[in-house]
Amino acid sequence: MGQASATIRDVAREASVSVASVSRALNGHSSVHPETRARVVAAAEALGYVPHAGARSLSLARSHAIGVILPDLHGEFFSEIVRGMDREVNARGYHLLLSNMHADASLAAQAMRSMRGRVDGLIVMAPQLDAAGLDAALPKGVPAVLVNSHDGIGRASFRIDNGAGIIASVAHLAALGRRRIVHVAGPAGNIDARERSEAYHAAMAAHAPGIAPIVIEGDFHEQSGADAVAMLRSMDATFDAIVAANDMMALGVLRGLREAGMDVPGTVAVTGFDDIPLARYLGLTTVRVPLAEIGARAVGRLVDALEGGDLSPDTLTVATELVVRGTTALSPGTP
Amino acid sequence: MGQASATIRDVAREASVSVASVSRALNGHSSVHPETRARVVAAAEALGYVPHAGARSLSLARSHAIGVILPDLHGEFFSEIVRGMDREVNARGYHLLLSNMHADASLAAQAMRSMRGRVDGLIVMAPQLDAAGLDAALPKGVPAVLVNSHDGIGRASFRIDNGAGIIASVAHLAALGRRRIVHVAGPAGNIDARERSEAYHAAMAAHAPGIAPIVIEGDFHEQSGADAVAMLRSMDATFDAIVAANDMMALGVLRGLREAGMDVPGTVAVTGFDDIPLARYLGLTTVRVPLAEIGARAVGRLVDALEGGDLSPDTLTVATELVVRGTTALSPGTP
DNA sequence: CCAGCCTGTGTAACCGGTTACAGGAAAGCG
DNA sequence: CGCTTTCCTGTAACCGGTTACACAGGCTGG
Repeated sequence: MGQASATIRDVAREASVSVASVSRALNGHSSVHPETRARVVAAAEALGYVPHAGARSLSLARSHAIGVILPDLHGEFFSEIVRGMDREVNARGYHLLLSNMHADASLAAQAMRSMRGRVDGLIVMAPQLDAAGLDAALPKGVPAVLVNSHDGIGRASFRIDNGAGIIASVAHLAALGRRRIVHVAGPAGNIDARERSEAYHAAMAAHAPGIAPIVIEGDFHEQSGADAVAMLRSMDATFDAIVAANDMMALGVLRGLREAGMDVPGTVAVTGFDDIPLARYLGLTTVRVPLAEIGARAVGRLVDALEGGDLSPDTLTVATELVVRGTTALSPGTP
Repeated sequence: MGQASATIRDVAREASVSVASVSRALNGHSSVHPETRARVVAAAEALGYVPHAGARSLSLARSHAIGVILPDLHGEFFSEIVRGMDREVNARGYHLLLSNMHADASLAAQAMRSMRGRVDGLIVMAPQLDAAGLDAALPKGVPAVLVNSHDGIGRASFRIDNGAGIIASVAHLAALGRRRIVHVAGPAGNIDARERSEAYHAAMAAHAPGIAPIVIEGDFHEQSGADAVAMLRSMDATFDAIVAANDMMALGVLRGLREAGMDVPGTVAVTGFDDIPLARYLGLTTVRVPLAEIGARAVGRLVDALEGGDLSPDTLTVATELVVRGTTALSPGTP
């Protein structure tokens, strides 16, 4: 029925004790007479009493919830990270409050503010915000762990080793004899995109000296990968490899190449970044990022800080690993 | 620094008014003198005041959060549903509190109880719980919408039209001339799995009379699809089509067939269920379920109930659609 | 026999908001 | 000018828990 749930006072009345005793009994305090505890437990059981988490957290100043701010739930990149968080949060007895924040910086600030008093800490993924915007948006009192965001603002954070991943990709392609390597970059302003792009230039200088780097800007979504191929063809560019800044765009690139009748990896080799689950199925050579693990570690670090120690403002860099699959196979046609 | 956030009383002091006026001014009540409102807003701004959502929801008895209970965040099935929810929840000004509940029924009840006082309503996906277990686990006072769960316990719910989907798949295969159709089922106890399995039997009776149906039980994960193929081979079964109860298992089936050197769709045609994003990339014929839309509609219905009307205990059935792709192509080799 | 301690319990303040109700000041009206 | 009405504001109770502090009663020890 629509009857209101029992409160602690109802239980107290039913058990003929004070609310203090009910609270102590149910929270396992030691200074409660066994007989009293039994009466309280029986009364709570009889009334189907469940403590009101909101009231509890107001009084304790702990909600046992952590907020997750992320730009997009689309695609496997963030899903995987959230999955890792969920796993860890479950193990630690916390809850996850999701909030996805669309690109705009003031909306981002808005999203974070709306979490005050709802969560004990924040995990923020905001690759599209610059350092100043991020700093302004973060509420002052709340512990936060940044993931994939501009750091250097004195906050705990995790960063992917973007440079090493791209450099490994380019080196791998160079080892296969490819030199005319194109980069399909992520959106300007995105920190990961920028680092990957810079690494591409550095790697080209090292492995393909004398060859002009070509960068086409995409937006991390699949379609922009296909668009990039179309653009390359309309430019009459010659290329024998494409390094995409993430897997989704690499998939678009593959589609674009297939539609253009260009053989992969025979004519053009392709690499991605992230190693989302899809990549394995499609045989895409890519840079593995332990996404779920990053999520779990971010939660772990935050919860540790909430429970005991303090949050050191270090940036932890997460190693990546090149995973070679069919799209850069040595002999063409080997999928 | 670590200084505590400003409370409404701090703002009141700063603006030299009472807390009541601060509350009224900030919440857009009309009966506040413009001059007072300005002073309050200025003070709030100066102190960086952000209302404490927990306190607010305690007093209003509304948290503007809705809890989502789901069995697993792994795979694209639930990710897609959550994505749809997130979209809708954002539009409606609510938050999403995730909680994934592992198979056990008492843990499920535990998970739901822990949400009392934290959320205004619940969306529950519990295909593995039977009606009694579900009814016992659901807290009494909280409005809830069931998705993909046993219904018939007088709760608002959404169900996928499993029967129609499987029947369409079998009919499609029969139209291609396949008769020896095997079903790789989901885990026993799962309501979707059972309905799909029953529909398979009915469809076989209709489209392949005289042919003994073969069912291999899987667990909805990829590996069990591959295992099913191995089992079929060890049984020396003859078959020319496999209807998997979901896409992940269909992917496993494809892998198993490839490893066994059996041509798809030449020798064996394969269908899945759900149309997760992966299916499109791999050319898997499958039954499309509008996952994101289901999530969004579940949220919509719940929020409508929370804000105004009541929650009618109807079960809404969501239509599916057969999507034909390469794994059941007419001529073999056409991917 | 009484001071002092220990155990178990109750009273009431508090967490940070919202809001019913009361009341003061200014304005309208006869 | 006195009275009602209107507008604005403040006081305090409340949401449902937790817990500092007070205290009653039974023991122990001198």
